[in-house]
Amino acid sequence: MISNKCKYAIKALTHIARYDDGYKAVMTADISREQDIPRKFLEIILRELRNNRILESKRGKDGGFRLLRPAEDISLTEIMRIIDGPIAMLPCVSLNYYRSCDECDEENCEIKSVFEQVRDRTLEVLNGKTIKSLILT
Amino acid sequence: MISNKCKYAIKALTHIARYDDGYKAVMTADISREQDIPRKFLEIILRELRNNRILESKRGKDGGFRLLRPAEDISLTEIMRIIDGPIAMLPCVSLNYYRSCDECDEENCEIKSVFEQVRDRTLEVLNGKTIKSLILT
DNA sequence: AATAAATACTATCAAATAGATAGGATTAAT
DNA sequence: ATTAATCCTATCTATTTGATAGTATTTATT
Repeated sequence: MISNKCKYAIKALTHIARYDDGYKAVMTADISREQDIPRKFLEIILRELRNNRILESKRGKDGGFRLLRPAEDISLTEIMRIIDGPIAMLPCVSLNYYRSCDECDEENCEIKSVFEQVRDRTLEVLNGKTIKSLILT
Repeated sequence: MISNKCKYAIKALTHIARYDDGYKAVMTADISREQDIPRKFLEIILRELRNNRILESKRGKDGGFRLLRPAEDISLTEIMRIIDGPIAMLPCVSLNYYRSCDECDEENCEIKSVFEQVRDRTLEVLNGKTIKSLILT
């Protein structure tokens, strides 16, 4: 399962991508109201996306958030990794968050290859999806 | 990510499948030692698998656990659902643990179809895997 | 009948994570 | 100055994860 936080992040980004006219920034309060996401929680999420160079923010009156890159250059996997961490089902098959398993001999692990296959099939779907492709659906 | 508990469950089952000679039951202590799984935690897992009709147990001296069905009839998805619950990444696309999302209009959800695809690709891999197929790898 | 050795059961616990909320500091447009 | 936005720090509660302890019960063997 992805976390609520991650789902909120994706929905916030699609909202921003849709409403960003290249001029006015999109405000937290608007996203919160229209996507039904708790406001203070959303603030944290948007700041985290800004810290990871997905968004840029403008403070003060008429402030808000804008995509730092075109929506077609922001992949779902990137967002999911920022918010939730690894996508793989086992730490030892994660491409971006690899950790070895304490108790198993990785060379002879029986379950590793299964979860490598799951990872590859999952990424085949997710790698192709961007914020842009989501809002066209 | 699957939980450690689930990884332990799968490893315990492959261990039992390999050592079960149809006569003597396999003891918790042996599995614990050879698979390096904390013993008391393993007890809980094995009991849970027994309660879900994956294993049968024998108490007392010379007791232990045996597969209740042939290893080729126990799928990975069944074990994962028993121990960790849903396999899908969103509650609203789960086949066995469906729950609607509070905050979204499911008809018009932008992200649902992506995670349906992920679910389908994942199940394509996992549905084919059984305890039997794991120990032959 | 006693003993040894196994699972069954109940209770508990510590750490991490999820999912937020509160309140004030800072910034910027008017 | 005022208003309205993000930024930041701290805090909180509930749940889940990953276990451990101790006792009860069952069964094979002697």
